[in-house]
Amino acid sequence: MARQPPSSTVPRGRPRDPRTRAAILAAARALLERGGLTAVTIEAIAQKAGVSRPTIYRYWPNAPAVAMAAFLDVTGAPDAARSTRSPYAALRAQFHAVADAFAAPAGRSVAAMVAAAQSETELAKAFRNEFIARNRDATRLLLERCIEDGLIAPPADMELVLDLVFGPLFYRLLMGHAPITRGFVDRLLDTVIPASA
Amino acid sequence: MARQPPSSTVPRGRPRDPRTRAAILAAARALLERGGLTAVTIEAIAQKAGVSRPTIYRYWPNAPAVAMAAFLDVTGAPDAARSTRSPYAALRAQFHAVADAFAAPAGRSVAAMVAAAQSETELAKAFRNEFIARNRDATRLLLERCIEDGLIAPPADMELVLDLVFGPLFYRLLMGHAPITRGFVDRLLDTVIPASA
Amino acid sequence: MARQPPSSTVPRGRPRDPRTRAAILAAARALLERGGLTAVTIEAIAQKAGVSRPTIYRYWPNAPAVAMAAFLDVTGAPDAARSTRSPYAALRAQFHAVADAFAAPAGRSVAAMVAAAQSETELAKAFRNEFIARNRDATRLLLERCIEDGLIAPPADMELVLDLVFGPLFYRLLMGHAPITRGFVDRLLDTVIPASA
Amino acid sequence: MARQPPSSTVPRGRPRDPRTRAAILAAARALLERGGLTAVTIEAIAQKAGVSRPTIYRYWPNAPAVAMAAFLDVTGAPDAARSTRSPYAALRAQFHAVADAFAAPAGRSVAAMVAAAQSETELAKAFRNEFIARNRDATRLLLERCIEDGLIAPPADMELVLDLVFGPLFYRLLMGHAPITRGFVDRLLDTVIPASA
DNA sequence: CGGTAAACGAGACGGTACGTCGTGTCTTTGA
DNA sequence: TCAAAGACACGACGTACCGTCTCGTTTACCG
Repeated sequence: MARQPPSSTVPRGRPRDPRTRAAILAAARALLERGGLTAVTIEAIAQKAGVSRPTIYRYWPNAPAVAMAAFLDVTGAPDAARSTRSPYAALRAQFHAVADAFAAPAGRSVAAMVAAAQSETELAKAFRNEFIARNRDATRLLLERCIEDGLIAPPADMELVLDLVFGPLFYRLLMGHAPITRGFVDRLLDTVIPASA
Repeated sequence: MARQPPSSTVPRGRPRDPRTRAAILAAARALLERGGLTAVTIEAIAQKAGVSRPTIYRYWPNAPAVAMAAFLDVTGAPDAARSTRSPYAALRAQFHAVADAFAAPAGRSVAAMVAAAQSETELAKAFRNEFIARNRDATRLLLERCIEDGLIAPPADMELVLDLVFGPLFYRLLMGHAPITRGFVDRLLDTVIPASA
Repeated sequence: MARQPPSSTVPRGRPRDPRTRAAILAAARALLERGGLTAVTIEAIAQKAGVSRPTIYRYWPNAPAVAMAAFLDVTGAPDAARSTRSPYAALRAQFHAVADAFAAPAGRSVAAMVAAAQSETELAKAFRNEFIARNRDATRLLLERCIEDGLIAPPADMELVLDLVFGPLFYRLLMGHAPITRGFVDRLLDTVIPASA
Repeated sequence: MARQPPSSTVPRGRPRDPRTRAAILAAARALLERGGLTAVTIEAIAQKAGVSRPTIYRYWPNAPAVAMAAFLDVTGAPDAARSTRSPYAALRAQFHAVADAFAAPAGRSVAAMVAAAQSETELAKAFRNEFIARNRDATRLLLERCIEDGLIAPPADMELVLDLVFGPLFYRLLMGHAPITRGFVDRLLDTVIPASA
């Protein structure tokens, strides 16, 4: 089991400056937020971060990949367990937070990353695993606690429930046919996950 | 002697050759289906359609706009009223068709257009009005007939119901975390719009 | 002597509006003076003259041709015979006029036409016959009168003399290494065509 | 710690491949000789030189500038001092060479550059300093030697003499109203700079 | 006086070239 | 070995004119 570090683990030559990576991500994030995906060009990132283009390529293969990294860097998973509250209240709070984020200019970035994930499989996988899966996991956890506590009736198909609560949110975010308000989230949850009794 | 300022309805100059427009859209559609949005370049369209680049710009302002036009050109609204069936059966049939379309390579185009609609307001509006709205309208119509016939219980919020059935479909299409099968559509409809009694 | 007009000489159809030709030439001339030869585009002429592009092509084959026509339209031959003066004084006056013209912004047009005449034989011929030849003819005439009156010694090679007076003028106009002043003209004439006795 | 602002003499980054520049100039020269100025397009140069268009723009701002550079690259100044001969013979030889050059297809290029120099000040300056001035300088030098050796009478205005010998040459080159032969050059020199005694 | 023919404006269309931007790779020097 | 700077080929961009064409409309003449 002892992993044999042949020679590759031994850092040779000039070590990478951690500030370089951070500067690139910060620049990419800024460009992503105003300007959307098309504004995230290697050129612009290099300029803004004070870094040469080849350096960026040493870290990521192309511009969307940097954008995705920048996006995932900030967007942490929701911290599911705010212990004091009831799981049902925590669930509501979590979705209120999502609604707020989607309504804010940051929601623009989410949409951009959805778009980016269409073209390249690698990005799609990253987005799915790092962003989508995390959100679903956090919600699934809370739902299971609700069920344990008898706050909601156990659903026939848990994954379908997750699709039913997240689907409409992304649908509105991406189509923009209607706003994403807390009221909307409330009606959505009341319909899909009604409190039992 | 009074020169009549031509009231804009009078076509002046050489009329446009309808084949030109058709050729451009056909080329764009083909490129969109394999290759996705990034493959739809003015250059490639011009080549494929046997048309000069400036001609394309005479019709549309940029590549995504052509792609959107090509997409909307084929994608007609679902023909809601297959008279013989019950509205509820028609509803199911309609969503089965959507599921089939989304699962087919054409679904790729839908995702691409969602992505395209993120960057430009004009495209977003077109996509919303021509594609999203049409689909919702068709479904809304069928739902109202079902209610009239007492096949389903009248929902508190019709728009929310529409979000609940379309949202998960687009969610799966865009995230790709799970396939869009007829079985999925059935479970979805059974949950959101259960047949009354 | 009675020319038989078969049918081609008889003007059929709507006669050309003389204002059209004039408007085109005026526009071309204006564009030529500021902006030089590159500014004389069919597009710009059409715009400025309020005329359609095909109309211009009905009169001339291409833009430089219009420019040349516009140039030659204004630039009449010098009126050699100002009867009252002595031929020698007339000669001087004529070259002073040329110097003035070359020094003025109109000189810019002359240079432009020299440039234009390089590319196309047709233009070169027109320029040579309409502009160069006329100027040489007028000067040759005056020189011959001077010789008749015994004001100057008869030169061995008249054409060389013409090259010697016109050459340096065009040389300075085109190279711009020195200004074209009346003083320069005077020194030039004094050297090449000194008054006899 | 004080970052030294690189004093421009230190070459940073990848150095330019000298073959690139050479290839561009060679291509431009070839295009210039047959086809004239209008044939010297960036597109054509890139094609012929096996170089990308942006690369050309990295060296020169536009097509005429490349043409001028190509022209000046070959056209070295005449080597005035062929020591063995008398300065007067050298003078004659020099102008015979010019006549030959002007009469050859290369003369076409000279005319083209005169034309090109009309539109842009930068080009005019380059042409004047690199080509016109060099030729005048070489001739002026020989003339001064002739005067020193008492071969010709000292002229009142040296610059005028230079205009008188070069002017007619360019005049004939550009107007094409008469050929540029050695005989013409001889008559020209005999008239303007007669051997004294 | 009505038909015919050309003039003319407007604009479509295939081209060619423009000058620019971004990409991804490579080659230097310097840390 | 990393990092910077910049060279370079490539591909696409959106624009400007070109020269030709197809229309509809207008204006003369001629039978």
